[in-house]
Amino acid sequence: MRYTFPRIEKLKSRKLIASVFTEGSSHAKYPIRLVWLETELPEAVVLQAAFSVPKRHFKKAVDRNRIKRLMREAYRLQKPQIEKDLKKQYALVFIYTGKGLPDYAAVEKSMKNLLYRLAGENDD
RNA sequence: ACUGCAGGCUAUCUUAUCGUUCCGGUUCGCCGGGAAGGAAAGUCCGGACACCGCAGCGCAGCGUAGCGGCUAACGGCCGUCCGCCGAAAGGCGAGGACCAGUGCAACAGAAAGAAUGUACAGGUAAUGCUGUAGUGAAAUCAGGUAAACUCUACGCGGUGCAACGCCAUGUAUACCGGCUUUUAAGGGUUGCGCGCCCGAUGCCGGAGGGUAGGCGGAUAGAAUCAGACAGCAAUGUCUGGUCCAGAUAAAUGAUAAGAACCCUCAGGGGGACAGAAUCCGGCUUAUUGCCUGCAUGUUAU
Repeated sequence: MRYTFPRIEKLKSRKLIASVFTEGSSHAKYPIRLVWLETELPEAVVLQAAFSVPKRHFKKAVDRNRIKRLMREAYRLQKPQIEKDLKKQYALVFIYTGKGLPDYAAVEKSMKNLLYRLAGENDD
């Protein structure tokens, strides 16, 4: 099993991100909130994901980068576990809602929870 | 050694596993190589580059300010004079002009240039008319003040890479170009004036706005390292070497182990400030560890 996260699996379309927020469903597992939408993606992949850290809570770009990288890493390692069970295409947006800098273990735990809940709801 | 002053360097390293992005190769399995900073920050100055109704003239406005130099340019840097602060090393300075005009001036003083006058002496037809004293930094041919107006010299068009060019999709006439017609209300421009430009309708041609979709711009340069020469220096010239991020919602990472360093209550703990966004030159602010030189006093020898 390959643990990759190439460019085509990144959610980049502004239109899609906007529609995920307006039409999507959401799950929260502190300190991360997942907003997702079943939709058509511009690439032939199962999932496209984006990661966001609000500027309001983290003024320094270094901190925002760090949190995004942790979330991306956790997503990369967990994603193959659920990808094979999904038949349709989904757009995901992960938002960090915590106030302080997390460690990797906390992010991984939260990510795992969110991904399995997503898979459970969409298991055909 | 302590204290102070000035300048400079530095910003942990290695390995393993799993990843991201760019370049080159490829038997399309992969392989090799590059990948944040000294401030990438604040966006405070100065350029390069790009476009805009050529941006022209006058007034106004803004910026700079000893003198000389460096530079693509600067409000930066170097040298130097003067003033102030400091015991010194050294630091700081909106340091051009009040023999152009206008204004302002605490206390003292009759009076600080349009308003008058004390004492003594001299003088006159008469009068502060004259001298001295007195106040003050300055008192009737005055002087001070320009982080007061002002004057002088020099500089300044605007907007910023979400600039700008190309391609795709696609809705509909609000856009552009040319010609025609009318010379005209109105509009545009750097605040104002001049000037300049746009400006009815119809026809022809192109496509405009929006979707921040894709590609270019976009990373080899006022680059960097070494040496020589010129110069007190900033800096410049020449020769040789090097190639050193180019992402686009945004890569440069995650985890683990070890080494060195610092602190230690001997269990262990710690690693600052901070993340490229068109690119350069500065300034300012944040911050780790260290080195060198200098100054004066104290202590030790």
